[in-house]
Amino acid sequence: MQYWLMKSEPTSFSIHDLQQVRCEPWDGVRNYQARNFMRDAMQVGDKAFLYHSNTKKIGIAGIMSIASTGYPDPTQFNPECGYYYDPKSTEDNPRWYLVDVQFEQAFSDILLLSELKTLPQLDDCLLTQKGSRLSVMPLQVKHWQAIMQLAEQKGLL
DNA sequence: GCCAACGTTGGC
DNA sequence: GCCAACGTTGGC
Repeated sequence: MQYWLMKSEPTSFSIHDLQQVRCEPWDGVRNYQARNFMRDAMQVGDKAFLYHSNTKKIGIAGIMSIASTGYPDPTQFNPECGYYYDPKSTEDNPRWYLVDVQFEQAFSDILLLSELKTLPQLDDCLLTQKGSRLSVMPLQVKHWQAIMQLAEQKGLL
């Protein structure tokens, strides 16, 4: 089992949106590194934090599980999907992949990035490294555990 | 809204 | 294959 962190801007998709729909195709990722993780590495049952970016309360909002292995993102084939449409991608040779994610738990409040940065265990985590913009990233077990421990300490679980 | 850091594109 | 220009991400 692997651990992940996946970013979303809550104005487009938040933990509360996921709580309502329960399961959601994680479409729209247009970054090769992030795609590779979803296409090649994610397994059903993996756990992932949902991270709210570009918002007032930046940080981890809750927990999801991976509900499918990677499959082609259908929005890339649909000209009506605007920015997500990729005319260079074909159904025979899709460029972009996604996974389905399943709601597990919403934290009672956001575990703030500023608090995460105080954890020495996260010094070598992609999330807290300067300039890292990856929206889908793997976490080491020690990263996951340190974050969960802090969430518990703060009574967010 | 600003801007640093990063990724992608395309001319050469 | 290099690299300048451009577009995007995302914290502040």
